[in-house]
Parts: sequence; structure tokens; C-alpha cells
Amino acid sequence: MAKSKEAKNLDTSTEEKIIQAARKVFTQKGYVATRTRDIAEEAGINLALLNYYFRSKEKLFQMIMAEKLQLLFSVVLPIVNNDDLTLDEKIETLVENYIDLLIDNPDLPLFVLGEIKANPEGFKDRLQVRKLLQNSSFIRQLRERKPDVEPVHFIVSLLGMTVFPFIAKQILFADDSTFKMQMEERKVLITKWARTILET
Amino acid sequence: MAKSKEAKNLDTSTEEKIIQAARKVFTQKGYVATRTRDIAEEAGINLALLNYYFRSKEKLFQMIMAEKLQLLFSVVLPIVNNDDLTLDEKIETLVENYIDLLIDNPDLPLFVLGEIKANPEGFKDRLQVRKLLQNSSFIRQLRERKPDVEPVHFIVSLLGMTVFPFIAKQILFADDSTFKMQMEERKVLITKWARTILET
DNA sequence: GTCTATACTACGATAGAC
DNA sequence: GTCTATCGTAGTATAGAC
Repeated sequence: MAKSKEAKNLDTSTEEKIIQAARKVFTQKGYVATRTRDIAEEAGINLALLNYYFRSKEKLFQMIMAEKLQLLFSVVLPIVNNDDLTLDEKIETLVENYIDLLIDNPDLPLFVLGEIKANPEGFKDRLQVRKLLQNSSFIRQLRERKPDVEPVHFIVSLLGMTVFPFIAKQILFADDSTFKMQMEERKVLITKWARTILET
Repeated sequence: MAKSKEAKNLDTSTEEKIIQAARKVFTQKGYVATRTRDIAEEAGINLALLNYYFRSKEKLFQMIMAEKLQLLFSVVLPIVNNDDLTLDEKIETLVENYIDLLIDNPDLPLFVLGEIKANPEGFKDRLQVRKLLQNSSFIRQLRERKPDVEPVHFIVSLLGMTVFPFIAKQILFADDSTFKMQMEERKVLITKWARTILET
């Protein structure tokens, strides 16, 4: 730990300021739409410094994207592979943790999904979600509980109910504070509905 | 009807060829990422012709976007406002029609939602989905059936289950043919699950 | 490390010949 | 209506002074 500091941003290093700015602008506008000038301005530094610390816009972007993918995986993987949790416990924990994550990072889904669509090749190796899920205890438990339905259908529905509001909030929700409140409400609703579906 | 023609593309007017190309490229790559040169090449015409027929990239884009929004609304509005349909009939029809639409236009959701996020101001007046839904018989029926749950939560879940697979298909589904097959399966699954949820 | 000035490239748009 | 050639601008990246 460094000495106690009161300032939030004034004492952060230039490199860190650039990273923070890049995080914000990239996730808000996507790769093509962000200009390195936007990032420099947001960071309060000169444009040349961006290329001094990171070689290029592309390199800087890769850092941010890797970080965001890591963030997404870090929520899912520990849960779906945890043999000690029952199926119902997994569902409840997944939904709660995911909604908490997305409330803190509302741009995340549209950002990641948009960039994957824009450049599928760049994600070919990094995204083996299907393989990671395939052997998980989550899938195994789903097959046991509902042998007649492909697990993918349940997972897509669970993810859809959880993630979709964050993707479509501009259209479907009025203001930001009621949105947050309703997402808290959704935690228990989705969990309940998912269990109901499994009992069908 | 024009005289019978066998060719599909050779006889279409230059203007129509540009529109078709723009439809394809814009919905695939989004506004910022598409270059007018891409559209010209896709249409098999010269770049200058694009500005001859449509004044600018922006004008051409607005045409395509208006068309796509119209497409989305034309599926939803007639159903949610139809007083002759029961709630269960509305749900079934909505899911079926939407999945059919999205199978034919898989890029549609990510395209529209991405552009709205990129330029929220440009959609302020055109998107009054909330107001259009507010007074619909669909909402009224939902309130009657489940007075304890905000209708928005049910609608978001229904839309999420239906639309999300098309947004995340790069990640969650293997190949295109099994994807289509599984989307057909989903029609009856979502309808069934939605009804189950309403009985909770 | 940080700045200013600039090179280089890519893009949207237009002029002008046919 | 359609083409070639080109203008103007905006964006990434770098050179070089401090």
C-alpha cells in the first residue's frame, strides 16, 4: 500500500490515466468510433504520450479488451465449475453476481458483443466458452434435471433474461435510477423464474 | 408487376443496387465502420455514383435505418394492440414472428441497438416504444394476469429469451445450420416457458 | 517524460470528361 | 448516368525540441 492519499486522479501516473480513459472511451464508443484524440483528451494528456506508453491504438485496445473478457469470465467460471454448489445455488449466484457486475459495467455486453461481431477472427482462440461450459458441472446438472431439453436453451434464456436489459436499456427503461432499482428486483425474479422453468 | 425476368440482380437499377449493398454493409459493420467505398464495391458501381443518387453517406444510412426500424415495429405493434388476441395467443405469435424475422435478418438486433447507443440523440423522437406499449392491450392483459409484477420485467424476459441468442450467437452457438434449427426449437420452448412464468 | 509540429494515410465528397 | 481524378479533412503515428 502506498501512503494515504486523498486525491483520486491527480496523483495517478500518466500511464494509469491513459488506461482509465481508454477503458471509458473504448467501452462507450467501440474501437472504430473512438479516436486516440478522445482518449488523450479524456486522460488530460497529450496525444503523443499515448503512442509513447502504448505503441498504438490497437495495442491499447487489446489491453482493455483482455481486461474486460477476464472480468466476464471471472464471474462465470468459478461458479459453473464449482461441484459443491447445487444447480439452484449456481443459478442464484450467477444471476446475482452478473447483475452486480453489469450494474457497475453497463456498457460491457454491447461493447464485447459488438467487437466480436466486428472482428470475429480476433476472438477465435480467446473465446472457447462452449468448450469451457461443455465439461462443467453446471451442464451436467442441467442434463440430469431436464434430460429432454438441450442445456444451451436454458443457458441462453438465463443469460438473455439477465443480460438483455443492459443491452436494450436505452429503449425499454426510462431513467437510470429506476433502471438500477428494477435490476435489483430482477435478481429474485429471474432466479424464481429459472427454477420454475426447470420444473416444467 | 414488371415483365417476367429471370435474372436476379443484373436487371435491377443502379439505385436499387446501391440500396441493397448499403443494407448489407451497414447492418453488418455499423455506421462508422462502413466506408462508402465498401458499399460501392459491394454494389459493383463507382464511388461517385453513391453521392450522385444519395447526397451523402449519412442520408443513405438514414434510409436503411428507417427501413429497419419499420421492420421491427411492423412485427410488434399489430400484435400487442390487437384486442382480439388473448394474452397467450399474443405471446405465441410474437415469439414466432420475431424469431422468423430474426432468422431472415440476424444482424438486425446488434445493428439497431449499437447505433442507438452510438447516437442516442438521433433516436429520441423515433423511439417511443415505452409510450406505444404503455396503452397496449398487451400491457393491460399482463397487469390483469400478474398484478404483483411490473409488466416490464416480463416483457424484458420474453424479449431477452427471443432476441439474445441472435446477439450472442458468435459465442454460444457452433455453426449456422444448427443455430437455425435450435431457433425453431426455441419457438415452442419460449412460448411454453413464458406461460409457465405467468402461472407462478 | 512531455510537448509542438508534422508526416502519412484513409476517407467522404466533388469536378469535369465522356 | 457513369466514370477518373482529385480536393479537403480527419485520424494515427512519429520526429525532434525541451
